[in-house]
Amino acid sequence: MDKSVTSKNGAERPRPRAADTGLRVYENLRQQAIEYGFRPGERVNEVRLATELKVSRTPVRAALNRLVSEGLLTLVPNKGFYRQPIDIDAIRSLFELRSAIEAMSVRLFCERATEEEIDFLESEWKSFQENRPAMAARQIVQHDEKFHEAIAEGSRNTEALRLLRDINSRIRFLRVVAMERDNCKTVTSVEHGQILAEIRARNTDEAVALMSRHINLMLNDVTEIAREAVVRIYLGEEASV
Amino acid sequence: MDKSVTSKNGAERPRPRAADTGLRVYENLRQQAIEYGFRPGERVNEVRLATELKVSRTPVRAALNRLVSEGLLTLVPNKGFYRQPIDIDAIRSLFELRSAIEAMSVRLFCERATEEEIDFLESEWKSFQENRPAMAARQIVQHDEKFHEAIAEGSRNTEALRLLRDINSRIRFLRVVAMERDNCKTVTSVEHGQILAEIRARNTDEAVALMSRHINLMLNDVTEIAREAVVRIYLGEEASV
DNA sequence: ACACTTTCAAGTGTATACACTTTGAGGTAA
DNA sequence: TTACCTCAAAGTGTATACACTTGAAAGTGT
Repeated sequence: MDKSVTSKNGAERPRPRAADTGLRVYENLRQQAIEYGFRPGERVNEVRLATELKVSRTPVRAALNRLVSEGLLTLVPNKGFYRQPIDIDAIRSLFELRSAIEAMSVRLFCERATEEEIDFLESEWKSFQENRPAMAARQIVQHDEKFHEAIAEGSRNTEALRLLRDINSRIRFLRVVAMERDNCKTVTSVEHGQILAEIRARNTDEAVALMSRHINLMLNDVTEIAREAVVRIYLGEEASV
Repeated sequence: MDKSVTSKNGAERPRPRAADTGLRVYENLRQQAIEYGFRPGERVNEVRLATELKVSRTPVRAALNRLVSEGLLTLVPNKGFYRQPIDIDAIRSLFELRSAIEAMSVRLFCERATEEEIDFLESEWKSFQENRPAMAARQIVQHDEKFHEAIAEGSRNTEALRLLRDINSRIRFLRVVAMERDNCKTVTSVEHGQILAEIRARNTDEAVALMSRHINLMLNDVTEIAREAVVRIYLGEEASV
């Protein structure tokens, strides 16, 4: 049975046998990529990551390969994996895309959602509304994403939900920065309330219009936000060193 | 099984050499996945693929990992990679999603495209129009995708283009089946012509409306098409054996 | 016949070995 | 100096070794 202890000289320790290594590594690296633990344009060092996570390069490379197809990294042959740089054009594209998807989602939500789902959305919004003053930008964004994802879920379009989550993780950092800048903190939940009211009344067109405007607001100063995000990324690194 | 190579002087060298195997394997497997070389729900056998492609399991697994994040495969721990089954709900979702994205694309195209890009679109359409009678369903779909991707490209939204390509590869098989069914062959290019006319006149709203209708047409009988696709997949396998 | 082990081949998941590529430092010559 | 060469360290890409898991067939007892 126990054939692992075939040490010839001295007591050799049997392997720890991690069970869910792959998933753990993937989620860890994904989080690091999203939060710009890898700086934009930077090459990610496989061996360093492997030693940090106490695994071999194999599961690390598996995760990195998946992150390539998720748009977070790129792979340059014989050079390695690179964190996707902050590209204003790509960011603008993502916001436009999100606008189109969420417009569709809220339209389908109006058509397909049950009253219970609307009730749930409203209760979530109320608790958001109450706790908002005490929340950090990071948490507000998190709640904001929840709200929008709940709509996507109620739209009965699984692919839209999947895509929305992917997009959100790619622009999350920027949105936190934007949220910290100015009065977005109050605006967000107010607008959610307005959208909710239109949904409640099943006024599809009005809900769609509000949603589009809600998202397009940020499109205007994407450039400035991106610039501030870059500062934040490198400043954060400086500060922690 | 050739793990060594005889050099000029007759001595055996341990390794042949490295090439661009990674990309080759990835594209090969991606194509197989798209065309249902792996049958829906089937587990893909890594060792079989590796021997077929005359490589080790390493680049095979790298490619399969990427295909997971592209939505073509799923990974079940300790079991392996499985081709995503044909799920009516997912397919309907993809068509809805495509409708939303392309509506956005054509709107932005109307606003942003140069006259030259419209000229190009028109010339492409004309050649499509002329050759259509002699074309197989497969080729028609290919041209159809080109037309839509050209619009996405002219919309200056790189992420929409990327996403559209991903979606297209996931529903291509179904669209070929649908194209073979009935008179879609003529309808497609006619509708493209109408859309083109509105684009030429920069009638944004009309172009968007036509595009939405153009895509939503197929939503009606997705279920029937999917059923026929399944038959085709398994019949094709029988025939080739 | 049936339920329950045992066994083992097939296959996945991770670690490791090793060749190839890139890169940068140091040395040499014009 | 500057351009060029050399070479060694660092790091990627692939192959392979091997432990673990799964699944199913063969065996065992009732």
